[in-house]
Amino acid sequence: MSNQTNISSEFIQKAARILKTLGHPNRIKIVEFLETGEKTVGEIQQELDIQQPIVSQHLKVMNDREIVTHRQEGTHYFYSLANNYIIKILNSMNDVQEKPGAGE
Amino acid sequence: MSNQTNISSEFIQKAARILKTLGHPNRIKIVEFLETGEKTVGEIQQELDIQQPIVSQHLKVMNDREIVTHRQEGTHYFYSLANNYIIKILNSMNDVQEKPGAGE
DNA sequence: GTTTTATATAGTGAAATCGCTATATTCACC
DNA sequence: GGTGAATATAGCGATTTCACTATATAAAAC
Repeated sequence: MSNQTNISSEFIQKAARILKTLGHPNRIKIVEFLETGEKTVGEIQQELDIQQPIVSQHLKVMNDREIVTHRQEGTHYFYSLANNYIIKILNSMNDVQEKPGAGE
Repeated sequence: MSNQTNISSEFIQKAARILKTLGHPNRIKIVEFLETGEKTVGEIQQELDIQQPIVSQHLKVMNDREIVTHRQEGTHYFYSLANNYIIKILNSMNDVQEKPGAGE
């Protein structure tokens, strides 16, 4: 084999895609909000105070990337987190706010 | 009060920026490689088997985003991880490879 | 069956990203 | 001071991302 580290190229591709997708303020907010349970598009829209098509856009992207999933009930669409690890990733971000050099 | 979740907007901005920056296969590889200690640009280039300017580009971006840092010694530039939490983030990605539905 | 509500989808333009090629900078060595 | 090695920087075109406006769809209510 060649000289690559090879922590599984496939895994890295997938991880990169997820990280990139989560790398947007509104998408982080949506995921944080969904952590408290499934929500409709309207609820998300109210919570984030942004336009409806933008919410739907983000949800569609995250749906395609298997970050969220949804079920339909009449005219309402209930979105929820598709995987447990999504929250783990965001939780791992908590250290980001710590001041560098602050006692640990 | 307003209707924002406000898990600190500033934090979310910063988190989004870091996630987005890490959301690239080669940058993940670089970070994984740097986990084993500081490395020169040439070493990274060899490890990833990509062109030198591309490596420098990624390093510059990650340097600006405070993901890596570097020191110079003669004509060599040694890069290393700027923060401990970067590794924590990547470690949290491990669950991504688990098959969905696999026992939890 | 017409209107309203909830949501998706299409289209668009501006901005950001990415890999590439070419070149500049800086140090080491002769 | 000229040459080579290590790395940074500049410029470019293709692709992607993003927010926006406008419109479509489909269920609900009347």
